[in-house]
Formats: sequence, structure tokens, C-alpha cells
Amino acid sequence: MTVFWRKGYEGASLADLTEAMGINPPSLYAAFGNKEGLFRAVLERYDARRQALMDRVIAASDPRSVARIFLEGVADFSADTGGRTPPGCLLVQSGLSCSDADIPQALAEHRAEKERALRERFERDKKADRLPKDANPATLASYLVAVANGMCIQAAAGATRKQLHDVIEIALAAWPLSAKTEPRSDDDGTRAMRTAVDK
Amino acid sequence: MTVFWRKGYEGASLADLTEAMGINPPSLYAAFGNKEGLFRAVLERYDARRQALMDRVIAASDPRSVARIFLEGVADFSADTGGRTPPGCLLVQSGLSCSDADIPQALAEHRAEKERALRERFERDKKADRLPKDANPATLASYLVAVANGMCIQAAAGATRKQLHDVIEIALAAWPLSAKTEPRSDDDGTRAMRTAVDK
DNA sequence: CCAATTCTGTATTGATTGCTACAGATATGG
DNA sequence: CCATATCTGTAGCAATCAATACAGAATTGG
Repeated sequence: MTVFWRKGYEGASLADLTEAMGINPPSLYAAFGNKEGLFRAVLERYDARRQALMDRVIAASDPRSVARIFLEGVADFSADTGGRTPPGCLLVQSGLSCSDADIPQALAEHRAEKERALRERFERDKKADRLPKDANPATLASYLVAVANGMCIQAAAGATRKQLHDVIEIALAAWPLSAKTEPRSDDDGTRAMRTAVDK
Repeated sequence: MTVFWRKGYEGASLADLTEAMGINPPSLYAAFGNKEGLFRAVLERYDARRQALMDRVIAASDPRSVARIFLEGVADFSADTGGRTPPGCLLVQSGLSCSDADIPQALAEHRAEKERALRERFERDKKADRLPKDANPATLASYLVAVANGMCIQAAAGATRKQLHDVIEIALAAWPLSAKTEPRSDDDGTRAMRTAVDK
């Protein structure tokens, strides 16, 4: 997993992979079929490792907490953790462009899965009036994923946890509060500024 | 340029490149030295094509316009334009992870150049009281680049211009207005919500 | 108009790619 | 304890990689 993470799908040679796994090529092919099969298994493993975070995100009490837990979780695992895993996100940096278009598509599907989970959560929030009536769950989810992926790119380039958390504070200032949780409404009644300290 | 864009640095073979350029390998090596030399020339060309946008961004009247013009510019060129160029951003998707670490670093430097231009602009804005006193120019620039890069990833995966512009509206709701341009201040005096329609 | 020079295109270079055949080692089962 | 089956490791497969040697064509200079 870390080999694909660090070198990308095409940059990871079988020699790199077998050496890191401590096995020989025939064993790899017996277990995974081919290089792409191994990569897809890696994606599943990666998702499984992120599932705990996504569970916490979806289980949060209100949409703003969803947003904060999601972004802070992404920042914490994507900022350099001291070499245990490479900085950034495997789903972002292992193959956005490849000679084999199946790889970018597989990555996009895995990212879209996260975005869908967020969207469905926000749809439930909207029905329960935890979001303003004109809020768009799909757009909110898309916004969060965009910020998260952008942070991953910065993390891969060496950004620190602190820098990412600063970005998060700005990103959350955009977050719409429902009239229910924020009774003091403004002129258009849809968005309110964040309070000075909300954590 | 489009070959590197579509297939990434390592996915672009010399056969792909020479065929697209209409030349033979010896001509390529006489002109650019090697594959990496060609790639670096491509990055310069790409930057040159984006310079007009960055000039408009930096010349905008106020920091919020800087943010809007930047994000809308990125959305417009990164959303699919009908095949003329690939969707997304070359600086993001051509090589975040490679077997040769020089490539991700070269890309990161080119992206950092844009972020620095934004930061310096915001530093001037802050001195001129066009930003709140507690605003952090570096963080604001980092935030914009994160959103922009995140949008590029979504564009590469097929997001439409409309979807990206919806994301931008949320991203700009986070934007701090100075007390000077937004006299109606709130409890912490640093951030104000966006108006319902501001374009 | 011809000789010198630059350029272009073909055909390879050695190295590395993803992948596999085959043989030796280990483990299993009766 | 031995025959069988499974696994591991070496060696090498064809194909492709980035990069060139070399020969013929085009162009230039005088």
C-alpha cells in the first residue's frame, strides 16, 4: 500500500512491490492475479483503514460537526505522521492520470463513495431541519471533499498539521447553520457567520 | 503538454510524446535533452498559459474579488471544455507521486508559486486595511489553493462547470470582509456572512 | 552548381517493464 | 516414513521503456 502511495500506480514496479511485501512475483500473481488486482485490493484495504473515521463523521451530532470531524480527520492522517505512512491521500495521489484509464476511474469511484456518504447524511439533516431550507446537500458534500482533497495535495507537498488546521478554520467559516441552531438570522436568512471560537 | 496532462509523467511514453509532437525521438532529445527536460518545458508553457488569469486575479480591486476571480478562473479552465484540453490541472494530476521524486517536487514548486502570488497580494491588502486585522494572508492563500486544487480533482473525475461554481459559492461564504468594506460588524468583528447575491 | 552542414527518419541500444515456466524446497496425509 | 501436494525462489519470457547510432535527405554557403 505504501509503495503505491509513495510512487503512484505506474511508478510502483513489481520489483518494488514484491520487495516491500517480502514475497516473489509468482506468489503475488497467485494471490492477486495481476498488478491492477493488487492495486484494487490495496484500495479496499485503504478504505477499511479510513472507515473508522467515516463512521465517526457520519455519526456526528450535527452537520457542522460532520464537516469539522471530516476535515480534521483528513488533515490529521494526511499531514506527515513521521514516516509511518506517506503524507497525503492514496486515493488522490496514486494515479489521477495514467496510461491505463481504469486506474483514475477506480480512484474516482472510491472518492465518490465518501462524497456520497456525506451527501446522504446532509440530506437527512436537511429533512430534519438541521440545515437551512435552501442548502444543497450535494454541493455541501462536494465542497467538503474538494477542501479535503486540496489539503491532501498540500500535505503531500509537505504542509504541516497546523497549516491544514488553519485552512480548516476558514473552510468551516463558510458553513451554513440552520435557523434552528442559529436563531439570530440575517437578511437573507440562509447563512450566518461562525462565532469567534466554536470548538 | 496534453499527453502529460492526460497520462501523467510516467504514463506518457516517448512514443506517445513524439507521435503527438509529430517529430522523432532524436529531435526531441536534441531540443529538450531528455524526458524530464521536455516535461519542465511543458510546465513553463502551462504556466505561461495561466499567466493571464493570474494577472487578472492579482489586479482585482479587493481581496474578495481576488478569491472569486481565482476560483472561477480555475473552475472554468479545469471543467471539461470539450476536448480541447483535458479536464483538471496539469500541475495537480501529472505526477503527485512518481518513482522519480523530482517530478512531484517540480509540480509542487509551480503550485507554490501561485500560492505565493496570492499571499503577497493579501499581505498588501492587510496593510491597506482591506482585510481584517486578524486575517492571515498565508492561510487565506492556502485555503484558496486547497479549494482550487480540490476542484481540479473533481473536474478530472468529470465534474461540470456548474457543479464547481456551486462549490465556489460556498467557498466564498467563508471569506473575511474588512470592517471598512462591511461596516455592519458582528459580535467578534472579524467575519461577516456573504450577502445573498454578490455578483 | 556543388560541397559542406544540418536535419530527419529508421532501426537499434541496454535496461526494465509486467508476467510466468520450471525446478527445488517444504509441508501434508495416510 | 514415504508419496503426494503445495509452496517458494530462481531464471527468463516477450514487450516496452528511455535514449542513440547512423545513414539518407534537405538546406545552406560560397
